[in-house]
Formats: sequence, C-alpha cells, structure tokens
Amino acid sequence: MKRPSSSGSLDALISICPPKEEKNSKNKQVYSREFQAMLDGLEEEDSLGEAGQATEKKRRLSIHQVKALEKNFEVENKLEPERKVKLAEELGLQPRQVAIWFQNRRARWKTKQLEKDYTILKANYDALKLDYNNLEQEKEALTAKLRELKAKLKEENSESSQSVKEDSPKVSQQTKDHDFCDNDDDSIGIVKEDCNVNAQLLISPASSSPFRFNGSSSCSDSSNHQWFQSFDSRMILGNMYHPQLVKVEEQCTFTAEESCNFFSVDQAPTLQWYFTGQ
DNA sequence: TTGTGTTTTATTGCCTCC
DNA sequence: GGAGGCAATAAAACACAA
Repeated sequence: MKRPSSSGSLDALISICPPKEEKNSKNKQVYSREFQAMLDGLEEEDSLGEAGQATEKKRRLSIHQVKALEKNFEVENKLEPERKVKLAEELGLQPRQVAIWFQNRRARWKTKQLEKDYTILKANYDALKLDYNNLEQEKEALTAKLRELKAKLKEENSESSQSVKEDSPKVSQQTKDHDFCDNDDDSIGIVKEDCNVNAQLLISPASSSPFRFNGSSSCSDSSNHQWFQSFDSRMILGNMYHPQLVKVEEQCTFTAEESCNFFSVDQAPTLQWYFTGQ
C-alpha cells in the first residue's frame, strides 16, 4: 500500500479483505437483491480462509458502488476528507479504496478528455486543410486566367501597333508620347489623371469563397506591382478574402512594357473582350 | 477451454502544498 | 514532515474469439 509509514498500513490490511462485493457483476444483475445478499455473505466467508485469515484477492466494486461513486464524481471530481469518509461508510468501502477509485477515475477522465481534444483539433485541422486546398485551386485558376489575359493583351497590342504604323506614322508618334510607361515622370502625371479602369472579374463557381470584383481603380503609380497591390487590397477588404491571394497577384508580374500598354490612354479600349459594358 | 487483449483496482515513487 | 495528487505500472478480473 502507499505510504505505509502513515495510516496506510491499517488501510492496506483492511483492503485485503474488502466487504460485500459480488464476484461477478453479471450475478448481481441476474439474482434478486435478497439472494444476492446471501451470495455476498457466502463470498465474504470465502474470502476469509478457514482460520479466518485474509486471502489476498483483488475484487471489483459492485455496480451499486460504482454508480454511487460515479454520481459523486460528477458532482466533484476531487474528494475532501469528510466526503471520502462519508462515502466510504455509505458504500461499505475503505476510505482508501474510495480515494484510489477517484484517483483512477480522474486518470480515465483525463485520457478521455485528451482524446476529445485531439478529435476536435483534428477536425479543425481537416477543415483548414480543405480550405487551403480550395484556395490553392482558386489561385491556380486565377493564375491561368491572368496568363490568358496577358497573352490576349500582347496579341492585341501587336495587332494595333501594326495597323497604326501602316495608317499614320504621326499618330503612332502621338501614342508614343502619351505612353504611360516611358519612365518619364511627366508622362506618369498624365496617366494619373486619365487612367481609369472599370473591370468586373468573375471567379469560377467552384471557388470556396467566390467573389466578384467590380472595381474602379485609378493608377496612382507607374509600378505595375504596386497597382496590383492596391487592386488586391480592395478585393481583400471588400470580400474578406485571404491574404494568399495578394501573394498570388504579386507574383503574377507584368513586364514594364506590358503594364504600360495596359494603361495607355490611347489603348484603353483594347480590353473590350474583358469588359461587360457596365 | 484457452490464449489474448482490455478494464479495473491497487501500488510505488515523486512532487507540491501547508 | 505529513497529506494528498499524479504518472507509471503491476496484477487481478473480465471479455471474447478461436
């Protein structure tokens, strides 16, 4: 027994021959109370040897005892000394047995609690993972869309520049003068006033958080990178969107020339395939 | 019936608190 | 220093398939 130096030694001796307990919990359920009491009496006699000596045998608590202990555990999972003694008296157990039962019960409860916590954490993790996967898919879809748009833009640019060259070299020169991205500070000033884009972007319905961009974005900087940043910030703030998207867009780099042509005053209408007419 | 895995009861050793 | 809590573990009791 634990701590034999203290009161444990007496408890140890007594607990070797615990009071009335059924040998088999099944018996308790099968027989009547009176008959069971008789059986218990016989068992108790059995547990004491012929000379009344204690035979060391571990015994399970009766269903009744366990139920009572469970009830008490529900009320308070720790035992004050008075409660322990009272409970022990009520159930015909040694206070030490009650204490041990509570101790073991607390250990079981803790294990179950850990399992519960693990289940909850795992569910959260799975949900997050699913969300992440959806975002990844969304990211890929957007990247593909961007690539497609860039290709179309390039195509349009090459076509229009060819036709302009053929029609009038003077107009071509004018276009060049107003070009947004000639790295000239003055030209940027012009673009600031004129460059205004109304775009509507529809994201695939498979998206976990489908959003609709309906933006009017003014170019405030010659850097295409920064333009995309402000563009995305609006989307994120307006749609509670995830930050990953910002990263995606930041990674999708237009070359300086591409972005310049994109916002060239003269070439704004070349995005007609992209606008919805709103 | 028996082997094996699980559950329950009890012990041990260490730690903290008063 | 004693009381009590906890983790780890032993051992008995139990459940169950083969």
